[in-house]
Amino acid sequence: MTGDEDDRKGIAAEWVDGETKVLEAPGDHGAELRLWLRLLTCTTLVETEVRRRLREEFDSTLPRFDLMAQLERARDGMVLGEVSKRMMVSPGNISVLVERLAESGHISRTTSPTDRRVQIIALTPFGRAEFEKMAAAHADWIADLFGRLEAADSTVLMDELARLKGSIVASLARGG
Amino acid sequence: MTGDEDDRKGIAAEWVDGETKVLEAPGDHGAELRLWLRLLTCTTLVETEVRRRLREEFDSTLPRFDLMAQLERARDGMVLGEVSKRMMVSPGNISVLVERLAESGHISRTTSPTDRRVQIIALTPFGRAEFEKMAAAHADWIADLFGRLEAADSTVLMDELARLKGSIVASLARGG
DNA sequence: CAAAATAACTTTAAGCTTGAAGTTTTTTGG
DNA sequence: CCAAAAAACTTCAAGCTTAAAGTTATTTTG
Repeated sequence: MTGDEDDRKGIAAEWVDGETKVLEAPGDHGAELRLWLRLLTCTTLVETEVRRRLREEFDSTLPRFDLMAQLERARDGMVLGEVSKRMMVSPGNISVLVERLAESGHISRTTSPTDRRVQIIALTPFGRAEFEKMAAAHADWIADLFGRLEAADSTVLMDELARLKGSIVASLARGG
Repeated sequence: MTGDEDDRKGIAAEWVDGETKVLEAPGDHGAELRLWLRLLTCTTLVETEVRRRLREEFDSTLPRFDLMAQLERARDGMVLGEVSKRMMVSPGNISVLVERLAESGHISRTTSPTDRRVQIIALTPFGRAEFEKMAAAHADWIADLFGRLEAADSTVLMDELARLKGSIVASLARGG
């Protein structure tokens, strides 16, 4: 390992520069591909580490943590569909996660009295306590991983990522 | 939707600022958490779109595309373990993907004549043709999604992400 | 009001992913 | 050379994820 290549997730570093450029794609998309690659590499490195620590230190998973994080703010609970939208995952997925988290006692689940189709889920006191431990550790992990970045770089990154998000969202809105 | 919140994957936007700050975490890690959130949002938006299009337009998946991309450069094929390392996924995972891609005729698989433990995999002509179609489309999708970003922003992002990667790798090296 | 449409899940089939355990083959040490 | 260790997968159990189909409840329409 040279330790410096963004060589993963489909687009090998050489590939974007290489002679294998495909006929139907006349434009030079190398810059965008390299940027995407680098973004993906950073995210994957962090995400893999977070998953590993959640498993090793809390015997938990990222989806469970994410779901509990959504509920953390909502003292009165949240409707399942709302959780699904906020987490940007399918309702069926939430259904399964909720089932397991209810089984382990981390969350409670009630049918809405006004609309019997609606499920309201909320953290139990136990679930809240567990989440708070995980959240504190999680914040430390992230601070550690990002800690060698100067404050100025961090600010610039926030700004540039906001612009990137703007580009992505605009493209999705137009193309979708 | 206000269309501007990074409200997903565990750390709701308000949470990082909120009064629920946990006792054991005295440091203010809000900036790092927000940055991580924003990074994750951008990556997820792009990745979800790429997966969707691979499925709809090519009846394929991102892992398959990624594996074929690794093989694309290697005319003489690659050892399974090498593919596993480059893709940063477990050997067991590659084993399954290879099984399916071989079944569908996209790749070939041979036992090394010098070491019978070693499996050598390579794109078939059919697999190569399919990959080239997908790769061209993929490059267009990314160019589209990133296309509203000014060249200057793109340059800055590349640079800042390199620094971020440096921070992450350093932290992993120290902590791991 | 009854039929049709809509909503909010739940279930299912299929695929991805991992860590751990198991198998076969090669290399090492004595 | 032979037993032990290491390598390179493969298999397995468990969990995540989605699209599509199915269920039940509510709202709209004619």
